[in-house]
Amino acid sequence: MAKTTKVSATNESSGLIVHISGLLPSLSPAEQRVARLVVADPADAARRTITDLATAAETSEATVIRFCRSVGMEGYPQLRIRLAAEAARRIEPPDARVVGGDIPPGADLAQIIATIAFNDARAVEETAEQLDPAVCEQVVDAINGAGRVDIYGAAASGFVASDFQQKLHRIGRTAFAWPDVHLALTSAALLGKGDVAIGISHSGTTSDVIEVLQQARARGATTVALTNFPRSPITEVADFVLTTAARETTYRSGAMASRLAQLTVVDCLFVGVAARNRSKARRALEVTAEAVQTHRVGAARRSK
Amino acid sequence: MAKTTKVSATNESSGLIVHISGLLPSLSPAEQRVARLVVADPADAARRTITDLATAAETSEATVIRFCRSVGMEGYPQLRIRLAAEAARRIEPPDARVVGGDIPPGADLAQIIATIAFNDARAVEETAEQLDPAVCEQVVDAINGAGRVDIYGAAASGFVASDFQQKLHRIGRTAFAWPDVHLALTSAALLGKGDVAIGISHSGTTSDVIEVLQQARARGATTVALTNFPRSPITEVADFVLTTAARETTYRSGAMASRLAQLTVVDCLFVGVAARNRSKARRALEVTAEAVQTHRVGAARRSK
DNA sequence: CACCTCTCTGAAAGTAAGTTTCATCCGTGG
DNA sequence: CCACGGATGAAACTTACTTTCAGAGAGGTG
Repeated sequence: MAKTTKVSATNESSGLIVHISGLLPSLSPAEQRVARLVVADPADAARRTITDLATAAETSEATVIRFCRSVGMEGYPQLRIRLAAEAARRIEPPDARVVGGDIPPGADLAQIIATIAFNDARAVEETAEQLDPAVCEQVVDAINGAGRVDIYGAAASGFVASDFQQKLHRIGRTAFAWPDVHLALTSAALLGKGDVAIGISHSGTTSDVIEVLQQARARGATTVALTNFPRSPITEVADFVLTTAARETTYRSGAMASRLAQLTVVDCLFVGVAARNRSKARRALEVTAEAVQTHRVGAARRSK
Repeated sequence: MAKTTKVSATNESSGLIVHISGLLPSLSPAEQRVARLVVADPADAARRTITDLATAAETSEATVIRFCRSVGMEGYPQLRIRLAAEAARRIEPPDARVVGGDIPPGADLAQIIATIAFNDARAVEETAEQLDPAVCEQVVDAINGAGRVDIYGAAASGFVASDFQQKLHRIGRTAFAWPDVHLALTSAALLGKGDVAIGISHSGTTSDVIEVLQQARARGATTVALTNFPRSPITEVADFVLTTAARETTYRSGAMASRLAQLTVVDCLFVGVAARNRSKARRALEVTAEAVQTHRVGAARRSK
């Protein structure tokens, strides 16, 4: 064979800029001028049109095309998007934030937002990682087979409890959320075998919730604890323990990240239950969605 | 002053894909087809030519251009390189999961957990990315200087409203959450200049919330909307618009990820307000923490 | 119910960007 | 001095992108 195919050793899928600087000496003078511009500021090059870049390199469009081919690209548009992609990757992910750390006194809102979001997202991810699907499965089964589901939580965890209650209700399950200890105790006393009681407490030390869960257990109900601390008192009165993984910042009394982690767990259980009776759940959701339809106004505005 | 400057929280400089999903409902049908393709696989879209993309979306090139303009780009090439850049920055979504997609019928719990956590975490992160600190700042200032803060939300958003109310209350701010329309309207009627009304609605179309916000505005209160859709009706009655960035999965009626995103925004505002009066807020938190201390049992068990 | 208006839409015309072709230039070696 | 061959840009050409315009259809109005 007379033809010689040139094969580049550089992996095409990444490091285009490195590749180009490697090839630089082997390029013709005019192409080198183009290459230098590209290497110097890939993001800027990506923004330019071919004519623009050619002018900047004091050469013609034809040379730019030749340059594209020389570095293994099909054409200029291809080069452009590769450059844009590489330039974007180059920018480093947001600076190191202290995980679970405090928010510094002088922090501006942008920092606050970044810190909170970072910790919130981490809490959600880490919670999911350490959640045991087998335990979830058992909890889902228990809820699925339950005649009634009671959910207890105080303060912030109370909202999570209500959220879960409302979700289960929407797919046609009998569920109650009791933010009040006395009502909760009364309700727990009426639970029996096959029923499920879920206690939510970030610290795992909220005596009201523990007490109620204990009561429910005594009546034969299956008890589930949702807490951030796997060895906290609440776990002693629970058949199943689900843990969140939130590392709180200073204003932790509000237990900000833990709420999100709790909600994530709630969502998982909810979808788990719904998935057990897919069609029935879907129908129930549609019906409830329709029910509020008249309380919605027209769709979003179109742009003018 | 008759002039009301509306400030939206969508930050143009990053998170284009998030931005697009937020605008999705406000786009025309043909543009929506394009948007969906783009959101589903930005990297792939970046590789396509305009004709190609138009064909794939079963529309004309003209519509694609209109779509580019609708989302704030100058033209198609600009969109292309932005998409390429974003796709590159984005960490590979763990392949098995469709971002914002449905949960497959046969999914086991482990998959469900992974999918939910992934989408939840993404919603939080993307929400933070596109939140405009300047708008947050103004909202924080408004809350900080308010005589009273009213927070409105229905159903799931109602829990978020209550959560926010409770948080503000804990740092000594007068805040109310009204899940009931009539009580809410009554309360809104009593608001005045300097007061703040916050309406929370994922879809931005909940007529109850809109109505109440409008009432509050008519009374001279500063109005704030928290929604996922920057062009939804609720934004028309709000002085400040804060947007979340959740792409919901099928069981979206529950608006799972959006709740978390809303809570993240709430947390940011809360910490922002608390930071304004750091020592006072800290003292208030300590006092309230002490108040529930007797309702806590001993610390976590040591390892056995 | 006819009429109007307004938005959405794609066809087609128009413009700009990218690509190919080709003649020229210039250095090199016979 | 004359081939020869690579490098280069002008110009022709093709493809991609953008604008314009008229028709379709939804929704409102007298």
